[in-house]
Amino acid sequence: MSAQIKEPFDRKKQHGNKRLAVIRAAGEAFRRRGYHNSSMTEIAQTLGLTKTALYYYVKSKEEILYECHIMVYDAFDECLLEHMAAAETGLNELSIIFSELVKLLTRDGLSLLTDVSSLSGESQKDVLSRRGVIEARVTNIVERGMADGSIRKGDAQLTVFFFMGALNWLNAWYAPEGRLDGDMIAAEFTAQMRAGIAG
Amino acid sequence: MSAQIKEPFDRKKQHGNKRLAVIRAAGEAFRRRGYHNSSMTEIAQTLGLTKTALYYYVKSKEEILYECHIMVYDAFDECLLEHMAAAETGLNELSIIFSELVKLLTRDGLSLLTDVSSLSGESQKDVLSRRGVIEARVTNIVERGMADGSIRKGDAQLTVFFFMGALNWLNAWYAPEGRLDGDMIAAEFTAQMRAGIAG
DNA sequence: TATAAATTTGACTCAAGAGTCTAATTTTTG
DNA sequence: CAAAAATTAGACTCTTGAGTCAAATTTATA
Repeated sequence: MSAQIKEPFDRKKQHGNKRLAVIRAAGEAFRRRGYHNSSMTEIAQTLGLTKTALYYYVKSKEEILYECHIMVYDAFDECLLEHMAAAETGLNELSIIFSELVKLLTRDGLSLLTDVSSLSGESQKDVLSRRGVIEARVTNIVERGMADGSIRKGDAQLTVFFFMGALNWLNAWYAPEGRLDGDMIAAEFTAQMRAGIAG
Repeated sequence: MSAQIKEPFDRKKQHGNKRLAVIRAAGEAFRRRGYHNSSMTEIAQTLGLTKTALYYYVKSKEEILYECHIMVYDAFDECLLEHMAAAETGLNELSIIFSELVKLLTRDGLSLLTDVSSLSGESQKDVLSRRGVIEARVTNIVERGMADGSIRKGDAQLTVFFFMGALNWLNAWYAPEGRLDGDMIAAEFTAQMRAGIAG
């Protein structure tokens, strides 16, 4: 009887999990070789599947790209919500958040993709708007820091662009098996970001 | 008689100029919509030409992408050569160079593309090696700065990755007609970079 | 003006890859 | 076990866009 409820739930859950695995694998491929240099067939093979199987989990290749973007921004949002207003000064708040974001991006294959142009219409608008909202929130923190004196005065947006570049550039060089591990990168990056803007 | 020498020279020169215009226009398209979202036909139309005309100037689309990359790195090299060892401390030298690089990237449509994966074999190796050499040179300057005490000690490569991100991210947001002009960006970015690493 | 070189065009070929169809197989549930 | 749902596979279609070709036109040179 509990089965009547649990079973279909488990099915959906499994389906969801597999779908997630597909998106993850695709995201990793996109990050390494780029969206257009990764074919659905190749992505499927990575997972030991055939192309058609992929289409059982996703509607289109573009949907995968969309989900990849959204997934990261969801994680970003969560991170912001969790760590916002946890510190006294704007500078401290920003430091915590920045550090967490670096850790996020060096963990479990979440990566900030840059190919937004390959999304069409609504999706593209969506993603850009999500990015915009996040940037705006971060910019607010910076402005708060400028107000409370913890951050040197200047163009807040420009300040944000600078260190957001560091996050986005991570994709280009970071290798999970490389010399530098996530925590170390987070620590050094945060120190550099902090010193760069401290008031 | 002087014509016998000048004429063919002028022809080649004109051909070269047009070729350059093609690469510039394509580079701009690549920067805005990405390599794979820019068709040769569209690029040609931008210049008021037809596709075949393009192939009179370049061998292939990939060659254009290659040239775009090389062109920027040539400019980078020139910038490095011109401004290296012009300052006493590593920090000062780096500041000058960084500022010049920002100005370079906000000038005449030179932009740092990220799509290296769409280059095949040799070209890709070439471009990555060029990038590597430049990064290595910058890293050397940072190490010199760490040695002379002008730059805070730490992992030099990581330090470089951080602010190189700012340069690469420029493409994503910089708009020539926007609120922020090149000189202003260069000034603020350099200040932020400098404060971030000063010893 | 005549010949050769430079430059352009529109119509074509061709390959890659996204997405679909049909049918087979496996798993779940009553 | 039987019926329904979930999942997979291989062969197919169709579009997009890179690159080519043969011929036309323009420009330079003798």
